Amino acid sequence: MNQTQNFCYKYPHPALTCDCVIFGFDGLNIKVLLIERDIEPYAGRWAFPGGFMKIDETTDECARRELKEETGLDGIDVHQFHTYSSVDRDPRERVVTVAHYALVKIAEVTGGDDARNAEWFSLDEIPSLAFDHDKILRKAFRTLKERICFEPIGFDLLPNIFTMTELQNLYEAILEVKFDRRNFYRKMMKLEMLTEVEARPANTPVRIPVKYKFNEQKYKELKNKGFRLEF
Amino acid sequence: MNQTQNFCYKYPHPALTCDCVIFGFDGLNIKVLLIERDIEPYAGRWAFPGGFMKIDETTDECARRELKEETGLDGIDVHQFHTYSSVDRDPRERVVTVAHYALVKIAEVTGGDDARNAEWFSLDEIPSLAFDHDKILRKAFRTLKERICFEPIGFDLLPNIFTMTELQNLYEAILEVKFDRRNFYRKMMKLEMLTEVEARPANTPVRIPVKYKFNEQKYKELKNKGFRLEF
DNA sequence: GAAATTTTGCGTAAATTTTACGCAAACAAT
DNA sequence: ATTGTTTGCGTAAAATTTACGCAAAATTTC
Repeated sequence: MNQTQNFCYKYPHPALTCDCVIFGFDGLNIKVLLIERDIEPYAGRWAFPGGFMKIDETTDECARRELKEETGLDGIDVHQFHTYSSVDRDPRERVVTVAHYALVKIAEVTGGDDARNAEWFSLDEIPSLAFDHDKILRKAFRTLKERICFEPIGFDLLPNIFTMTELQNLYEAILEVKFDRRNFYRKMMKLEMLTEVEARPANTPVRIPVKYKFNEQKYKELKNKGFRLEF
Repeated sequence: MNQTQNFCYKYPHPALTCDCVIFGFDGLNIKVLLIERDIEPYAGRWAFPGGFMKIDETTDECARRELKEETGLDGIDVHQFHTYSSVDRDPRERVVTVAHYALVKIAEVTGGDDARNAEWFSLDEIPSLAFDHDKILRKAFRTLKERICFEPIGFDLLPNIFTMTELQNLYEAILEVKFDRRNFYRKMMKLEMLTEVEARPANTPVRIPVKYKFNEQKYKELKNKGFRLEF
């Protein structure tokens, strides 16, 4: 059973892994991308994409590599949010994991390219997860909630072009509250981070909503003076 | 040179360390507790207390243990804020470090109990630090800034009993802004997290300020409905 | 020791922001 | 045709924030 173990140290070292909590938005609910494990431990259980860090890569690089290998998602920005180190969190050996979250435009994900069985789950229908991934998911979502008022991260979850109602649905899904439509509109526009696209001709029907896109240029200006969204 | 290396793995494992950014407050400025390294690498340079994680402890436990061993500070709450994993951040071997911050009442610290040379530095007179500790310090302070509006962490930096002016000085030091004294007072009192102590007799001189203490009971009630300090 | 300065507590008017709605146009469903 | 829904525009009232004034009394300065 003991195969070649060529990497030796004077003191014991833990193994280091990275995990990715991938959030998406289907227009109404926040979704999480999970992978069905095909090997022990926890074979058959759902878990986050992730895996062991190579010795010549950073944790961010590891997270992105594993994400690509296991889901096909390439070039995704990952955001580290917590490191988990309970001594018994992995039955095989001592494993410390650096947890990341990332936001993807769900429509652009070509569902489960790879061999692996990947699936989107709504937050209220998450199955029992492998390892301590339930705990990790709760903190990931809490982090998302906290950050959305300081960073316009929501735009990574929406299509490039969206309506105000879609944006509001997203904020309501993340913050788990309801807003007044008219007040939400005003609050968003005041930030000056949105640009109207294809400005509709003067007398377009009212029912066809104005479409917006995220104005990255303006956002960069705002970031310097520290923007903050109040709800 | 190659001593007994009894801990062998099939794949290379990084070493894992914990570091502690210890903040204090001297009534006017935020201070950081540093330790002068006496061994290579970076012998003679200042660094955070910290060290290698044992295989049967969590990162939090490691941080607290190292803090006690190197500074004598015992039973301090540490808060993990980021994990650093650049491949060349330690010249000896691949070392990943989990960085923590902690807040202490500076007056209660019996300066440098141990053999180690420990010293408090103001943020604007920090020497060049070992490893990537400059970068770690910047993020630690940024984290402190962000969290002080959501958690009453400031009280861990003050004596148990303090005046409103002392509290204001602390917030101004952390947030790097100035507040109007009267508005700050109102804002703080509205939170109902402060209790007047030794309520002064009716006609006490005006110049002897009212003393307050942090009301932990009230805070716990507030925390549930999600308190937030606006500045 | 007298005068000037600083610190604290209390108060308030004006400006700003938030909240909670109303209304009409136009499209969809029945 | 009628009913209900969605969107855009608007506004009055309530709440909050901001920017100060003032007096008492302790400390500092001369």
